[in-house]
Amino acid sequence: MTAVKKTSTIQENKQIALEMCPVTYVMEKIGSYWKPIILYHLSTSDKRYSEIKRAIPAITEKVLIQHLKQLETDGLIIREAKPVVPPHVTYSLSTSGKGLFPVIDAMAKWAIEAQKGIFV
Amino acid sequence: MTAVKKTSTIQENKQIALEMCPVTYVMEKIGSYWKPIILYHLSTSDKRYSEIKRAIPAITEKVLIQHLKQLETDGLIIREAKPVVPPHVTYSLSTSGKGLFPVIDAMAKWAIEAQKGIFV
DNA sequence: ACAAGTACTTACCCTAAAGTATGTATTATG
DNA sequence: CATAATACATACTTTAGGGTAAGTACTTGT
Repeated sequence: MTAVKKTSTIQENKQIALEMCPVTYVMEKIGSYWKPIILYHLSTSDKRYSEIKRAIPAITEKVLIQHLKQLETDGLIIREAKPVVPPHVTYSLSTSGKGLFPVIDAMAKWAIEAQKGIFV
Repeated sequence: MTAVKKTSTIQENKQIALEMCPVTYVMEKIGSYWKPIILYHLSTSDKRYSEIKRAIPAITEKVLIQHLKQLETDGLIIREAKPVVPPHVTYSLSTSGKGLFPVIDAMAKWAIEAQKGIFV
């Protein structure tokens, strides 16, 4: 284990937070604006790179691929590339990623209810 | 369907995304690293400002209060201040905030399972 | 008189994330 | 020979969020 630098108080505290609060762990994995949105689109069906792009017009290609790589690294999604030209790459949820179904579902339900004004 | 303008900006595209993807709506409300963590701590019990602070040592006061204000503005939490000295301020989930229980719960469950290595 | 306690506020700085724009590989097709 | 199609890569700039540190208000306790 690498020694923690004196100056990294916040990192130390984050470690403590991780042990104390499960949600912190989730945030380390999908705690960004785009990741849950990407996961949502993959939760409805496996998709090619270009399909995700079309599904989320507001995201730039740089950011999209960046997040896809991170999600893959974190074991939440699986990338499958067919060695053809033009390239054919499909992304899908891994077992772990599928474990997030309840989270995504709950989000979607809340959003629909909130937009209907149910909580007013 | 509205035609997409060539010049369409990211804000416009975000608007479209909002209509197409419920999760986008959720992200507009709680799409940051800290907000779900704050909501988690409020979901276990109403808390004073200082209690939240202690529960999340990694967050700075500036950022904490910033997010609390935003969450209040967005109608997810309720701030109640007793006019005493020293101040006594309590934060709690609103009806809308409580509607996020399933999301928070699902996150916590996933985190626990993921940390146990269930998804490997 | 001074510190302690609570819940902030404010000014300044810094970095990580995001945006812009352009380039790359490969091959079938006109 | 040029173009189209797909899935990226990369260099550069900008911005928003977050971090640091210090200050404020008001009263009780020593």
